[in-house]
Amino acid sequence: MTSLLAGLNPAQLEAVTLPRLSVLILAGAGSGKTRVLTTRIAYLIQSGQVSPNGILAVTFTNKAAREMMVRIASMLPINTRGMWIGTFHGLCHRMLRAHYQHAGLPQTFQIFDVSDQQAVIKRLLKTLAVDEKAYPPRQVQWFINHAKEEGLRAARVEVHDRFTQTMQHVYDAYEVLCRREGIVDFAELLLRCYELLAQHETLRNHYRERFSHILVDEFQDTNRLQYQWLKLLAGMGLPNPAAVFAVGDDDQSIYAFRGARAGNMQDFERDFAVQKIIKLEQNYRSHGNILEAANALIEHNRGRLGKNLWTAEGQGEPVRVYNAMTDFDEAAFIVDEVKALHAEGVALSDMALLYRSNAQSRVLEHSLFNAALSYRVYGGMRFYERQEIKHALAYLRLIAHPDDDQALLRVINFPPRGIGARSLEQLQDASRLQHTSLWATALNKCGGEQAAMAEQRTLKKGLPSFVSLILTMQRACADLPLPETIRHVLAQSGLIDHYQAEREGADRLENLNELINAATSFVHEAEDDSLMAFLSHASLEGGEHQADYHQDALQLMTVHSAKGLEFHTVFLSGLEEGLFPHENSRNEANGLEEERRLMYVATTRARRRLYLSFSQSRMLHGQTHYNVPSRFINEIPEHLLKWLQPSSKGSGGSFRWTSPQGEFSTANHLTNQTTNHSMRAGRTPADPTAQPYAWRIGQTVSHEKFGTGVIINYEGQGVDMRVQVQFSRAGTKWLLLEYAKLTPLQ
DNA sequence: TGATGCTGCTTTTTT
DNA sequence: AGCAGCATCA
Repeated sequence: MTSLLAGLNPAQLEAVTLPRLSVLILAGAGSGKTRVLTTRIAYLIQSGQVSPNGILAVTFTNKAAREMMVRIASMLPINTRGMWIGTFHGLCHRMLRAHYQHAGLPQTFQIFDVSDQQAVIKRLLKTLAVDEKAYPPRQVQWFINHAKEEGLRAARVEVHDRFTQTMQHVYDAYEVLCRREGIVDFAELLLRCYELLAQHETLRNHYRERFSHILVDEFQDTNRLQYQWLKLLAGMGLPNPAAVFAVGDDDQSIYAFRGARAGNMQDFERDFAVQKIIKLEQNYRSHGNILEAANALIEHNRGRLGKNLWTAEGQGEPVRVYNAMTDFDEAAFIVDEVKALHAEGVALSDMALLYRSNAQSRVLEHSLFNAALSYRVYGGMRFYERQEIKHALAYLRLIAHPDDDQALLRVINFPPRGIGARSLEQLQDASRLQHTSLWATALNKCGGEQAAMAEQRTLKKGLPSFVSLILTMQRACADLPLPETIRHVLAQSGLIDHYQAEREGADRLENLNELINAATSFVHEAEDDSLMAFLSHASLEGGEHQADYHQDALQLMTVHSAKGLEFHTVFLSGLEEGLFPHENSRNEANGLEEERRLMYVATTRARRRLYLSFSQSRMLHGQTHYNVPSRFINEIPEHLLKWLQPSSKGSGGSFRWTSPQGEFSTANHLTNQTTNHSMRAGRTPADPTAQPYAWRIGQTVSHEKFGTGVIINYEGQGVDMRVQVQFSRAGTKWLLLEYAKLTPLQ
């Protein structure tokens, strides 16, 4: 026991050893959150308060769940495999499989990922003759998922107008279709499980009694439905509720856009009669200056639960700020610094380039490539999302559950076997009339004679050959182990032949091989090694983003995907108004605060060194934008920053300016600025709407005599300040701001 | 059925 | 600018 608790700080120790009550743990970035969570579980088990069966721990990502299992296994001599540790979706899935009858699902129900769902919706819109222009599939998908996350079935959706009426109609039809085809989408996993517990008292009581301790990671990311699910499972308000150990950080809530409600933390406090809130504020990750910067920044947000990170270590280095001329220039700067740090011994993989939006990676990648620095970009296509894998899985799905129309449509003519649009349409019409699945219809159509002929290879093409193919596969694979099944399917379906014939099919073939490997390790690791289980696994776990992560490579990713990670050095690029905070966040409720939390997350990723950079101009959507530095830079106290001057060496010819100012004003104009931060060195005003007085590079202006133009440079201070303006008609002029009577436009 | 060209979109993302 | 998805043509 002592060894388990050794090395915990007082707050951590208190959290780990709390009595059996619901508590809220406010765990700051880098405060040892996962350690507390796992040690708590180990402590509860080791002290005999609960058996491993009595614990349910829920996370958001498979990665987090896996890490939790590994760490618990390292602390206790128990097998964590059977424990209820998993993602919301994974645990719900487990319950639904166990009680599929009560949940009203076929035993072979399939899980659809986002792209499957999208395809189903498109198909549906076509059958319902709904205009895809007026009702974009994406939006329909959002509507349905959003409704489900609010716990609303189609019948209970509020209808205000024609639009919502159609949406509701589509949602309703979607539900019918899913029921008929035995499809469960991600949101459905949660909603169906919630309903299962809500409607079956015996089951509910069973789980209530079983799980005396429920632990929730990243509580600030829970949505309404997840919160309700937890309440139900914990038996809140009943005589003997489970103790819920909720760990979260309201300052790191960055997923409101997808339904996360940080407000669940406050609700939790009230609903679960929380008597104890423990704050984990000691940070074991970053040096002082970085933490101070993060603290100062997040203080600009309102309604926080309140938390201040501190470290027992030193102040460390100042936060470096770089003002680039162009996005190109910014990338060049980062490359130089990365090279220097790498030469000093910092591993490339211990450095990260973070950005707000994926589009920004292009320029960075370009420069890194030219500099021959190896890098890895996170995000993008995942393993089980690749088309060749999806095709293979569709065949496997048909073996397990042939009534899966979506799977059938995907591969009925892939590889091409002469089933064109017309025969497909015939099939679909027939299936609609008979109210049966496409497979049943097809089977009906080519029963007996034709299929027999096809099986004897008399028919090499057309529907009968497809039907016989699937039938043969089903028979052949009945007794094969999973990897062999896949090998068989890949060969018999013609996928291998098809990609072999394709000029650039080598990668795809490799991935298909990888699928067999994945199945092999799945069979070794999973309790249930059936085909069904493997298909669920593939849906619930998208697989790695990219392979070869052993290589020492620089890490490129969005700030969102950096959450939970840490690096020796972090480069945060594109710190410009409109980009970070993002333009679109202006129209969103509390959008700016979420952006600030995002910035907070980014800042707290760095252990030793943090770079913030912004650029005067940037290519975006094919157009050059002139942006003002992000207000977030201003929100960090000056004494923590070190402004780096652009060097004049290198990149010959490109002109750079010597002042670290992104925006400039004449002295008397500066007095209009409101916050003290914006006064210093004439940097960005905190409020960019104070435009009339705050000139900037890229500003469109109008002049009495010369017409309209754009400010492209400036020099001097106060009354001597001159700006260079490029007029559309009159050419380029230097003008004294004091006398020129320029009017800002836009 | 495949190749080619056009249109439209473009914050963030896990399951 | 760059890309994906779609429609049209050979």
